[in-house]
Amino acid sequence: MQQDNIAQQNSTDNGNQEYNPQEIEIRVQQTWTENKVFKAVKDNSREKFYCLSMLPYPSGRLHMGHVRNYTIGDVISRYHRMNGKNVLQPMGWDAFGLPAENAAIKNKAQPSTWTIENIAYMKKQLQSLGFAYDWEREVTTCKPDYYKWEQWFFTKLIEKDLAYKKTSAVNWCPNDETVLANEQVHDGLCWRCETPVEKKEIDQWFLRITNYAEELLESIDDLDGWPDSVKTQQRNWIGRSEGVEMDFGLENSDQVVSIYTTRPDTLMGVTYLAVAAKHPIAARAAETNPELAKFIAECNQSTTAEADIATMEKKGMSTGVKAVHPVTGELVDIWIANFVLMDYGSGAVMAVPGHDQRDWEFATKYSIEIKQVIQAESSSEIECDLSKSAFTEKGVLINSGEFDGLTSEEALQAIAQWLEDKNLGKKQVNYRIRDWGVSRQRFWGAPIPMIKLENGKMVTAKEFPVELPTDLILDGANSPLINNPSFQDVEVDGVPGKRETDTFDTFMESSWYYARYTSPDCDTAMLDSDEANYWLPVDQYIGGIEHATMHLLYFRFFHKLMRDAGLVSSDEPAKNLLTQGMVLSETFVTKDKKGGKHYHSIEEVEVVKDSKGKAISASLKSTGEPVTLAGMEKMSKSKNNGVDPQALINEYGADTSRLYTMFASPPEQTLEWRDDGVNGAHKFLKRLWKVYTENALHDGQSFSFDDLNKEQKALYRKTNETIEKVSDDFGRRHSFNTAIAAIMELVNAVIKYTSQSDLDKPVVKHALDTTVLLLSPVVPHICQALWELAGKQQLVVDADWPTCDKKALTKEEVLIILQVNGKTRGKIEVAAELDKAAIEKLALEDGNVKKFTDGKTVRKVIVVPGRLVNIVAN
RNA sequence: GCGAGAGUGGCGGAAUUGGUAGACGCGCUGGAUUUAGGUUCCAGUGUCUUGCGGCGUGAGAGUUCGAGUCUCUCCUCUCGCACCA
Repeated sequence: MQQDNIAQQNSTDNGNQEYNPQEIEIRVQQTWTENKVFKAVKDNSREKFYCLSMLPYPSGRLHMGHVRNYTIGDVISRYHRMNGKNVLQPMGWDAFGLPAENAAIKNKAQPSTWTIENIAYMKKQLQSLGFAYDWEREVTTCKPDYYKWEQWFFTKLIEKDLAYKKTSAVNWCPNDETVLANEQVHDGLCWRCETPVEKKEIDQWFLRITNYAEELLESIDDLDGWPDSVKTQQRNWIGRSEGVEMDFGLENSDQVVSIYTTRPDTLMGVTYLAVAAKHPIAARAAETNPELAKFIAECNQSTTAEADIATMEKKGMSTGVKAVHPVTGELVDIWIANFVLMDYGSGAVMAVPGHDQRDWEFATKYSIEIKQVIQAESSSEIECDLSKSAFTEKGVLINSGEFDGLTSEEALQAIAQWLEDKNLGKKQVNYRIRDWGVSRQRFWGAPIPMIKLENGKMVTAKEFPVELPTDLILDGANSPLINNPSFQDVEVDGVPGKRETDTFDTFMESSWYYARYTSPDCDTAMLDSDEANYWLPVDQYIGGIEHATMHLLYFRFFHKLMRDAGLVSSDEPAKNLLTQGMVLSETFVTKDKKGGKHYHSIEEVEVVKDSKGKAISASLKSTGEPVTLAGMEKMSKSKNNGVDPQALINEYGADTSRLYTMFASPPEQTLEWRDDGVNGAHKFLKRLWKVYTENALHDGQSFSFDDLNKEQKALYRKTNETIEKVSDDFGRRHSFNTAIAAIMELVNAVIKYTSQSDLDKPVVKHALDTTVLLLSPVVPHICQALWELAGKQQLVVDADWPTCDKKALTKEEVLIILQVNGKTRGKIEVAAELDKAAIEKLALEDGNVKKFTDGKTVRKVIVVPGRLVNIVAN
């Protein structure tokens, strides 16, 4: 019998065209552009699908994180489009921010020029990757027609008292006399002049996100399509707690210190109070105590970053002022502690060293009394030893006077009630989340539309945009808006005033861009509500896991603000969220004489690898200086470890880049970038091209399942199993790597398929056409090109998603695994409809099973139909 | 420090509901073909014994007929911590 291996048929009549990605991709992209294939139009008769990827900061070039993020979004978009949805997939630019200022200072140019040039370059890169964006909806946040609505909205929030001004701490460089971002502080020093950074309180604008804390917390339960890890992080970030707010009086004074505690049951264990260095009591005590003043100054020499504060050495000093315990009347010392922050609550805490580990450490360090007031509920539990650590569990009260014998839970209520009755305190729900500070002492941002009049009144701007001048040069650390009369000086109803020179936090722009995409050109309102309510909420949002709390919380908050302003009708901005993992890559570091770190890109470094391909050492190509391999870190500009996707696109084309990115790891996991493997993806596309052009360019005639022989049925079944697997992986699981693996298996099955009869041709073509359709969301260019070669008029992107022929899935025989004591000892093929008893009988008769049960007593047989038999014997 | 994840061959990863650990791919080894062009194809590839079989999913314990998967303790790495975006 003549048996041809299909892959070796090498029929030159059809297969003479080579896979040429560069030529194909440009041509296919032109077809899409010319036919406006991705233009999204509202159509109430069709089900919509809004697929949104987090918009990029225009840093200059795309990085692999972008490629990964946008490929995921594109695959999901194209999948839903082929399933009949009216898909919107927009793209835009988060165009304000700090890097533009740094570049501007360095180049003595304007941030706008740098930003606009970067956008132009990166847009070309995105287009070369073939993403199905409706570019007519492009949004650029630094353009006045965008931020004017943000300014307008802010004034509405002022009117509703949802925005307000208060003082708050910033990082201050006393040498440059400028405010520093946390990123501009390195080891507590200014990154420019290495002066120790201080905290400074300045007036800033805030949004009352705390007013929405309860709703933001409660509606997390409605976010079924969000990952649990993000929801947990948001719950913890909001940090709802129930406790008691109470006052401690000062000795010989009618003044009080207010504190909040979630553990009023430990109230009798209070042996001191701790206040922030900025607390009024601290300031007053320091007036007559120079040592204390020195300590307060020292406390101010730190950054505002919580991680810094939490990890620094806990230090304190007694103020000498005493507070009166509200229950016992005993006097307790008031200490200043460097870890208590004025921005949190009242800036003072009660300390219970017996039952709080941080208080215990502080008390031990400064020899303050440690008092036990809680003990374990039953004697069987581990005894506490307060000389070793605090006892932080709940239990039963002791040494607590009238409250002795109560459990912690009972005491929480009893003591709270006692304080309320005596008017010394009240039950209070508190949140860890703080109001959102939106002021930035920066130039390259949207101006905050507020005006301070000469008469002292603060008023909102009435005309928008309050335009940011684009002809100013940054020449130093501070914003050129300051002391700039042409920007600042303004008259309101005949009263002269000065504009606010602070600009908005860039998280403001990224909190509502998704809504603006629905009506990007609307010049009469922030949003066209008809458009917004058709497209919103976002059906699938995709972005980096690093945004789990801040951006994704502001995004939800802003949606609720817009809802309450009547702009949108939904309660939440996004139904489903996919948080892609970081793209990490190797970081290369050298240190200068001062110990300063310098990061080098992989191009600058020569890496020496061992025989297994593992990097063992490295040196600078230019100087030969040894380089430290600092391990895998998030790709970032500051770490100089970004892998340039452009090189990949130039060499292999967009489809290979897309395929490799999706195949390399599951989307939610971190991706450790390695160049190995890209060629494997390319090889697969070449094989697909070859096998398709050689076997699928004919008109496939229809066939009936019942007429197929065993091999044909097997291939047809495999094709249908792949349809089912890939549909589930794309649509439900978002597991793109396994979907691609399944398609590769199908292609391998076709290549290995041995042709025997005339009926093979259509079955093989069906498998290959299906492959092209299933793969088209990932590698749309090659699939379109093959589709054209097969003579199809319709674009692949408009083709229907293949449906699974359920009839083909039924199997007559199933594989049963035979285990003895949990170890696999054999496999049998049995008829699918066989019952448990019959399977058990067959299992016990199996030769190898007999060998392992020989001389033993069968104690139990577990039969899992369709899967396995486990025989327990000893 | 606090909050959230992750850990499986030489490497990226698969195992969806507790049921054959290592799919798919990279790399490597051997062979064939072509002899230039990221060649292509075939075979092998967890590990120790190199037959039978034993051991294997960061470490240790537990639940179960059966654990990569569930529970507890610990270790390591990654992300976030409010002015990088």
